[in-house]
Amino acid sequence: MSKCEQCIVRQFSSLKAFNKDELIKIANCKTSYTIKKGEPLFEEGEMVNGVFCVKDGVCKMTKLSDNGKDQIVKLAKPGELLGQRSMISEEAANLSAIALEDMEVCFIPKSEIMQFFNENNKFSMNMMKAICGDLKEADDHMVNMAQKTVKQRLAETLIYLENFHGINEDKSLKIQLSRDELAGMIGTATESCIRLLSDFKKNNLIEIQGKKIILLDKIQLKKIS
Amino acid sequence: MSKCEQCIVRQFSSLKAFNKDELIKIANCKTSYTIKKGEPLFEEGEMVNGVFCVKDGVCKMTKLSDNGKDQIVKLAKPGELLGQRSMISEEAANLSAIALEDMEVCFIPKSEIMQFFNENNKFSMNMMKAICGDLKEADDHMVNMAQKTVKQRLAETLIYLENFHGINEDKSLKIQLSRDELAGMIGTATESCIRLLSDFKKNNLIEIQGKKIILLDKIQLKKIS
DNA sequence: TATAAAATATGATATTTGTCATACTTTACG
DNA sequence: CGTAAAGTATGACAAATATCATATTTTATA
Repeated sequence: MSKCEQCIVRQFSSLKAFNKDELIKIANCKTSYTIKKGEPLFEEGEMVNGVFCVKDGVCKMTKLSDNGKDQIVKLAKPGELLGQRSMISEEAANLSAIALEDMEVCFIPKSEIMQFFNENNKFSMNMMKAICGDLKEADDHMVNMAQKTVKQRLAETLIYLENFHGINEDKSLKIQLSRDELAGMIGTATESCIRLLSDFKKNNLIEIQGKKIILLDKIQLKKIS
Repeated sequence: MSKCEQCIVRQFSSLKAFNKDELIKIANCKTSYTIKKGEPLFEEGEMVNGVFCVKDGVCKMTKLSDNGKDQIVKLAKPGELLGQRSMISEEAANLSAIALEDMEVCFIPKSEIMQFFNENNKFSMNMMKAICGDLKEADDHMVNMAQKTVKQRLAETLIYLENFHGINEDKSLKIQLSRDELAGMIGTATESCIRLLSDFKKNNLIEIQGKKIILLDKIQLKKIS
């Protein structure tokens, strides 16, 4: 069992509110998992009963829409806590969390979290702020989905992927999504997504090598979005 | 200054956690407002520094999209608290709140709320749950916007308006939105909204008399959505 | 009440997007 | 290594939606 105290990603989540003693307490009740690419941490409809702390790897948070397509609602990266909302609402998960890469995560049971809610005000405030941040993003995202064209959404998503998830040495986006997943992120048909990518490529806005995507003209992409 | 103790709508919000003494304390620091139809409680970008408690009347929470159209993100009715998110995030409001009818609201300053966060655990938990509920709704809404057609969204919205905001004696929707507002709710052009309403009317799914809308065939509408 | 302004309605048309078919390319794996 | 399966790409077409023009109705208000 590894020590939470030495875990760097804790600094990026609500858990940064904890002192040495509290961290030891958490380390003693948490369980660590390795999740292989493509596997779920949890799925829509499941009771989670705790929160997952992402230590390494990125996952997609998806929801199956009525028409049978998976919509990617959000991407979660190291440092984020998952399952907070359903834990607090005492409901089944509203979203599925599926690993996009091999992941390392820790699970902290609900009982533990709830206890800290009462004892550590900074912690509960942190978690509230995190959820409020998610809410703001969700509202903004909703407006974009409702008001922007598919082309605008694709441009915006590409910029988001570069800004929030970074690039490799060759400047390609670190996060590699299949065309299908990218389509699920912007909310369109896979073919439309592919067509628009080809379009962007033709106009020298991006470069494509298989799954690798390099943004060549962020200014123009920004303008489109 | 009216007593919060005697205010019925408090039962429907996080404020239900308060006892007599706490309610008196709030009553002493709150300010009451009357907001005329069409006027804002607050607008996107403003610092709110407290929460509004809706005592009477309904308002729309909107966000101006990049293309210049107002998207209605949510409707708020009596019993709801507004401005919680920006207060907790310590940010400017992300949405505007505009009265759809004459409203009565009370404003409780941030300092007061924050104090209760520390003192009354049930209250802070209630507020957390409320925000979590908003987050779930926002995620679901987002998926609908991304995946459903305008027709599906209109059908769904009409049913939502009947189920969550009720009908008059003549069975018409209590909430009367202009075509423009309805379009802003489902995320489409006003003309498209009008056309689809005419369509629904032709197929005897709804009846229209000016701004009044009566749902005639909820089963079919549900099927469409 | 008269008049202008705003809201609603509808047609014509252009644009966007989805669907289906099909071909090509990459990947997984026996 | 070869083969099937999955993923990517593109054309052809249909459907959905936006836009622009214009007419009609309702509302506000002088």
